[in-house]
Amino acid sequence: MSVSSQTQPARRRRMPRAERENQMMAVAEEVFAERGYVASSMDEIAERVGVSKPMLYEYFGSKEGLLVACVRRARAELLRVTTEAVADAQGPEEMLRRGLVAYFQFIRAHEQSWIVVSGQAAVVAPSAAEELEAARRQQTDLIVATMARYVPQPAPMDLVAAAEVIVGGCERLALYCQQNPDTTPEQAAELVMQLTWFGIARLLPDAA
Amino acid sequence: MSVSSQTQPARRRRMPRAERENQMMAVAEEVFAERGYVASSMDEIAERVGVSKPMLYEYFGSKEGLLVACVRRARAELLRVTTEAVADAQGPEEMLRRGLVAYFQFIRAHEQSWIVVSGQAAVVAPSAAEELEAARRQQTDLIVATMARYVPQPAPMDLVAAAEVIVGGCERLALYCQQNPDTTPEQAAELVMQLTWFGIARLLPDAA
DNA sequence: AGCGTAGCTTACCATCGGTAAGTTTACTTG
DNA sequence: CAAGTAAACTTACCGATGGTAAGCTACGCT
Repeated sequence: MSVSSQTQPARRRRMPRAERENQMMAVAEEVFAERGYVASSMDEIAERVGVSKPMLYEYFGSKEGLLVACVRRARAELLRVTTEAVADAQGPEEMLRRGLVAYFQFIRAHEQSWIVVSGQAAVVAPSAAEELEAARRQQTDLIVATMARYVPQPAPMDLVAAAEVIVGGCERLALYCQQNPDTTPEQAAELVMQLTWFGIARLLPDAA
Repeated sequence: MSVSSQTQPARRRRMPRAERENQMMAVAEEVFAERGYVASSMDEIAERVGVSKPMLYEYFGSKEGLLVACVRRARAELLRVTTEAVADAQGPEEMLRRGLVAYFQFIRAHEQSWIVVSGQAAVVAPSAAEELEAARRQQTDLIVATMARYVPQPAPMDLVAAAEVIVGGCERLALYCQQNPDTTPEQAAELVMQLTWFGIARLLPDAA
């Protein structure tokens, strides 16, 4: 339980920094998800990693820094999968739908870590909350940028606001779906489409 | 700076419990909003209230308990204003619109406390997060209950999910509006209506 | 007047975030 | 293959903070 991902056959202590950092983030996500950010202690995380506390501080600077690193890593991954999803689709409707599916799939795949960690992140005053904010902004930006091709420049303010609503709505819906685990990412995406697509389409000169 | 709201003319020390509790919650909201939950110390809150720390523990049990109490109080108020708003309106469309306006007005009126406190609340493991969850559920329930009058019983699952999306979307949009403070609650509500009303109307047999 | 209890305080503990200073292991390089 | 060196790692500690035990004090009541 404590020694999680040993890359080498026998017990190997020393690890290169990058590898150790990844292991630390994995363990941290686990502990944060279990206990919540406040109740998690750096001592416990260190112990589970199988290393002493100052190593965590060497690599992440602070407890908050560790949380921020976790969120940032997940955020990069989220941006990657959603961007890829909208890339190979033609027409705004299909783009939005695919992006939504990718989003809900991502959440589903990381639910033990992402939702909890992201929820927790709202706590720590500046940096972690900022990081989460950045995650949401990156999603709204993606939506706006995607739609921008089909909309008169500059994008109307309403489109930006609509993107905000969609991102927030998805975040909430994902949480809801967690309690009804038999709903598929496709169903969730379809539901958001049914609810909002007409409202969005009226912002575009003509839908494809 | 330390002695904030003295209810009686001269310096009065002793206060009845209910009054003291309210004062404590007010101060706590202030401090949480300023420093963030983690960085706020019970010592500082106690000092600002002008009372000693064990009083806080006497009345709220723990730091988390204090936060929960703050959220719960705001939550009750939010339920009150939104319920009242939808009460005197006829037809589902007007109900939803009025409810939305009331919501955005509430957020606007409490932005220094509610958004911050609610954001912070996600941190503490069980109870505070639960409380926030309850706040959202109470809003979705209100929407569903309001719409239920116009919809075949039992309310379709889609309606519940749609309510989730709306609540989440509003939460996010409120945050966005905070950065563009010239947007009115009415505008925000209208935007949500424009985006989602058509999608909702199709769930109702026929709109009024 | 006096007495019970709600309101309140002082003084303390344990835990946890964070750090200084030193030790060990692995990799390079002559 | 020694030997140097830098990165990986540890022990031992500090101060602040959440939380508590035990006792004091003023208000209301008979």
